[in-house]
Amino acid sequence: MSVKKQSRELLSSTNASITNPRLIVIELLLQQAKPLTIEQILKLSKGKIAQSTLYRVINDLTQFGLIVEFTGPDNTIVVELKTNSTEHHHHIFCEDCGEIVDIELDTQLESEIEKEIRKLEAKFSLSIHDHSLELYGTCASCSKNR
Amino acid sequence: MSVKKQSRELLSSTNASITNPRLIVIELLLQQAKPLTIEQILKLSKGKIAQSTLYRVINDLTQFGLIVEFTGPDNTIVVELKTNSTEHHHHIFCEDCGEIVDIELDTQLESEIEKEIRKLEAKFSLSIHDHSLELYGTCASCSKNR
DNA sequence: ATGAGTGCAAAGGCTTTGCATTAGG
DNA sequence: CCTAATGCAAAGCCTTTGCACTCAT
Repeated sequence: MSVKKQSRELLSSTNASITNPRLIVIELLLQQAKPLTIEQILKLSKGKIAQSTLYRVINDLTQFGLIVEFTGPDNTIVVELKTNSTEHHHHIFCEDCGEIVDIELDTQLESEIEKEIRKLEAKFSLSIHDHSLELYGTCASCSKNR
Repeated sequence: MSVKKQSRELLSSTNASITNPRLIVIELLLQQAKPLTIEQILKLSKGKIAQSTLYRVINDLTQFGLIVEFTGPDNTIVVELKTNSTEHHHHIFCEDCGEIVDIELDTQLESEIEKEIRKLEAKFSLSIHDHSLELYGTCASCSKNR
């Protein structure tokens, strides 16, 4: 299915109005298939979205449950499509080019982490709702270009 | 040993000049024994450090290798003392009160994570220099006060 | 038609910078 | 002493907000 159509469907699945800025953001996330920063989205959308609108769209899409927001290193807002497949978002941040890559952890490790979290909850009587493993390093292409 | 003395020793161990703002920041981190945000440090230092100085001090101490900086949720700069004991900093962020707590992971889990990282490096031919597991939830005291 | 969504420009908050002053070694 | 570090105020970013206009339904 085309990215345009897919984007429209995702947006339709919520009760939100279907507007261009919203479609564009989802399209970009689908096309790029990786988390994007505000800056990247603005660049990629080449003037088709006003900055202020972008911030509002990101807010809206987050509320609609279509994307998730998080903070990258150097305090940048990063957004990515919320896929039902992976509930936890783990990322690799390239320290050279700033690219962010999604990773899926080995299921066994994931459950080890879950187990440890349950232990921590019991030990300190707190409750953990979410977790994220973040890796910092050099991505494949930057490693090559050295 | 007193916090004041300990702070002075830490700073002396680098070749940096020993100034009041620097000492105060280290003292606070020692006293509080947990990561602190800029805001918290400013509050705790009650006007004894100018904001601009604090940013510079944090930068300096990071360069001297005495503290590490990272970004909390809601884009806040957080700093914590760099202890030789734990090379990886894992944290729990309380979604209610904003408190940040340091946690140490089970060594076995830590080595599982390491193993997985080595696998990822091989699989995608990239290199990971650091990692951090971040937990989001409700801290003990906030859980209680509900 | 009418309220939600948008764009522009201005305001806001946090962080950095310039410069004169202070203080550390 | 003499340079590094500090404090203050101004400048710079990124993000949010106000308001008039446009567009989706």
